[in-house]
This record gives sequence, C-alpha cells and structure tokens, in this order.
Amino acid sequence: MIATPDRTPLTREFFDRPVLEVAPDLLGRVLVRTTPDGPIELRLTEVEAYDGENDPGSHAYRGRTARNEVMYGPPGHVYVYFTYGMWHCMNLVCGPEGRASAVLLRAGEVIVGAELARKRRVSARNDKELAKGPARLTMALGVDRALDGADACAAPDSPFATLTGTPVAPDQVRSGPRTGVAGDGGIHPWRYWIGNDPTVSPYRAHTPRRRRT
DNA sequence: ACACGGATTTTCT
DNA sequence: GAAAATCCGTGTC
Repeated sequence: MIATPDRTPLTREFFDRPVLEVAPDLLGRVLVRTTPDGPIELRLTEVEAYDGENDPGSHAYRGRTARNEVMYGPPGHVYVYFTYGMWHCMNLVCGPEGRASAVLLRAGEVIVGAELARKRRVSARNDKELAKGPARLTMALGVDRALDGADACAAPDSPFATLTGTPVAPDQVRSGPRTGVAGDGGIHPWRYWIGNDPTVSPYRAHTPRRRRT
C-alpha cells in the first residue's frame, strides 16, 4: 500500500547540499508531472549521483558546454539531456552552487496516472516496468528537453515538481556502482536504490560498443 | 533469468 | 569521426 504523500514541495535548500547527501534522501520522494491530460506521480526508487568536474562519469568532467549549462546553475532545477540518438534522461541539480553536480533519476513507481504513462510506454509488459530505467522514466512522464532548466521546487500544478513524499527508512537504502558509466570502474558506489523494490532497474556494467563499419 | 547486437542522432573531440 | 549516464527484440539456458 502507498501512503498518501506529503504534498509540500521540496525546497531550494533541500537541493542546496552536497549531491551525495541529497541522492539517497530522494528515495521515496514523489515527482509530479502535470500534463494536459492530467497528472502523473512517481515515487522514486533508484537514483545516481554525478559530482561535478572531478567526476569522470559526469557530463561536467570536461567543463562547461551548451549541453551541461543547467548543471552549473542553481540547485533544484531539472537537467534533461538526449542520448543514444533516441532517449532522454533527467537529473535534479544539487548544490553547492558552481559544483555542477546532479542526481540522475533512474527508476520509480507510478502511483498516480498509470493509464497516461501506459500510453507512452506501449512496450512495458506490466506497470512495474513503466519507469524501470532512466529513459523509460522520462517516457512515462512525458519529459524531454523542453523541460531542461525547469524549476523542480515549484507548486504541484506546475509542469514539473518534486514533492516531499515519504522518505524511505535509511536501513532500506542500498548503494553500489553506477550503471553503464564509462571510466567509473565501479569505484564510486554512487547508485542508490530501495532494497527489494520491484521497480528498480537491473545493474549493467559499461559496455563499449563496436565501431560501425 | 540472462546475454547479445542493432537502432539512431546529438554532442563533443 | 567516435562515443554516448539506453532500450528492445531475439536467442539460449
């Protein structure tokens, strides 16, 4: 059973902390995506931290570019990028300011608006797969680059908001190497998920792809 | 349940 | 020109 989420939006101060502190604290929180057809709400079950210019896995590793601009901006905003020629992934920017750190939203449980999410996730075999993976998550929520830079500390009826929700108990938080990250080498255990949750995506190591002929 | 390869185009080197 | 914070269908165990 899902407890009724606390409807209070997360504050700028919540995100204005080191990303390794914010990331596990996001588990169990609720996202609200308001669309013309109605709201979709997602309870976060899996996230990953990316920590600025000193993190080889981060988009900010080689400094500021047009794409990662939002990562350098104020905390509490949404960073959306396009990848593999087909997919979008979304992050929440964290403090401290100028650090270019963010949390990738990897998976969650749809608790409101599953019928809307199913229309965008035709290949999902069941509702547990609606947002089981970072690109599936953005598909389920109808998020693309139009939301890049959007405020995540807004009211629940804005296009996108993060709600306080019910934070998961600390003893349910698991952590391990990030998924599919080149050069990470499994050194940073910066992937966080809720133990035994059926909506968490499977771990995959980074696999370099064969050169096109 | 798990492994493999193709898809597709933006972004940066 | 090469790689990319992935997904999906297909094949095997």
